Amino acid sequence: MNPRVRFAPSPTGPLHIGGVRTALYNYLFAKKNNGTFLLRIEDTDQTRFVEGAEAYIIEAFQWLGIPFDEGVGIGGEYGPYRQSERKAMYKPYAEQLVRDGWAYYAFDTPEELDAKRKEAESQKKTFQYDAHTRMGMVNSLTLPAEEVAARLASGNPYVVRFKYPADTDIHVQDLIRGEVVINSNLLDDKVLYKSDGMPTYHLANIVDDHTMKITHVIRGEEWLPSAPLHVMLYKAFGWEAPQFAHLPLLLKPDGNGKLSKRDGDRLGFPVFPLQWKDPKSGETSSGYRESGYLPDAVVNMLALLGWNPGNDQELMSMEELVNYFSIDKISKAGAKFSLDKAKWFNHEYILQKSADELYPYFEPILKEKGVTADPAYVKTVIDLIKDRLNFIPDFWEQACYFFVAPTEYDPQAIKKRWKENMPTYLRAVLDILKGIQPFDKQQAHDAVMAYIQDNELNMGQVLNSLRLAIVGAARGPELFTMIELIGVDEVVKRTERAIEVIGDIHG
RNA sequence: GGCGAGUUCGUCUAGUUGGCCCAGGACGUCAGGUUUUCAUCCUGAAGAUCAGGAGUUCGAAUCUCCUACUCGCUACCA
Repeated sequence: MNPRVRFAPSPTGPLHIGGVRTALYNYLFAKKNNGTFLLRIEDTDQTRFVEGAEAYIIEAFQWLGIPFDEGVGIGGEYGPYRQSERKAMYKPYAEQLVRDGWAYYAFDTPEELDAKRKEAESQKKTFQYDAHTRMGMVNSLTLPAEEVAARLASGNPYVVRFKYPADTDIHVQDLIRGEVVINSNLLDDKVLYKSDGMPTYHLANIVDDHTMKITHVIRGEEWLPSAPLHVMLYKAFGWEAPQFAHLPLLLKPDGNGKLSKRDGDRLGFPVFPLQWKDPKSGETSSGYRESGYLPDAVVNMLALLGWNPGNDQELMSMEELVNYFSIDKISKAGAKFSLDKAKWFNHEYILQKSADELYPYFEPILKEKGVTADPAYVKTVIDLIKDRLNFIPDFWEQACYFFVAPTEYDPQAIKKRWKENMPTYLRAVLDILKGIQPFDKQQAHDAVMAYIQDNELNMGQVLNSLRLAIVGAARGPELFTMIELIGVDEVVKRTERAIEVIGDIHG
């Protein structure tokens, strides 16, 4: 049977990068095994719903190039894929569990439970709604049947809680961690069905995974503690459980905690794929896309945070990732996000791309700077400077002088290169350049070198001063290639201006 | 507090059936080289007594036990 996997986020805000990795692993697993990858939106908590979050999630995966086969926004034969739209189907399942003795109605109010917890806390104990305490609570186990029926009929708010069998070892088989065993006595009777008529994650998750024929549940490690509940639920329903794989967490670069939104802001890298503006607070969080990361670089980097292909290869296309992917190469320990490594990945991907592929990324930058330039010219520039870019926005800093004349000159470079009589020498060089009609790079190079040699000048100083005049700093590609691209007329203008600004230095 | 999971260079990791590992690769760092400059690129170096301890064994990063630390969960949130 071909596997069916899902990514099931809650639309409570922007998609965290850890969630992106979870989705990616699901996707890779599905593609590798000719399976199906679907998107389910788990919006059972109405109080945490955030406007725009679902659209954000879909857009993020579009940008990343991780397509779903089924689900919200696509459709499919197991829909609807939004839990809020499946609301009606959960209640019968909850009632079935009650009928079968796997669950019970509980009428305790949140306030009462809160009081219990506080009371226990004051005695340095913890209150848990479980096999030891449930007979002392207000529920269908302790109330007479008629009263339960009456309460239900009168609309008395209730929840449905799972009733763990006493003292039973529950075995969870995990594809990454092996067998995890826990005794039911330690577990609390989780709420499956809330008083607002919505299922909790646990119920909805199991019902949906089953009805959507999910074969493998690949999710974050934070779900491991509730996995025993889930296997018990499958057992209670008499359903075959899917295979579980609990992924290691993505950690913050410093310290050990889970990577959070604040860490990104604090350490200067995005935690979200796309920029996100919180509709309530108006607060904006940066995204990989807006920070100038390439989507395939992000995917590649994320894939390697907690998994490896079993060889030394690190740069992999999506196709290669799919090809190499295997759950048993996923590591157990959490991985710290590294900005340096992310930077390197992005750099490598920029290098890999052709000027044609890169052009659409840079075109908006030029537009923003008010530059109009021939695309062919821009692409030539891209080829010339792309090996010095880490992120898309670096483009302007590294290539601006191909489009606009410098207005300032790096003082350090002036000090080092711009020596006595430089205006005279530069004007002589300009004359040589002007004399070559039509301009020829090699010819210009040879002629200028000859001039320098004949007059016993310092090559580094003359050439770098010319570079300084053209670029405004001591950097950039090969000098004569730049002159050819920018044009002799412009070079003359820039050099005259540099001479005017910097002047002659004596002594 | 309870329960669970994890622990190899600063970071990501290789190491899955104990010997070829006094632990390999990558990022980062440092030093050279290439370059008229910067970047790229190339070469090299430093960097983990495999969390600690005890045991099993001729032999352990790899098996067992104990300890420590870190993280996760402990809601009518997912």
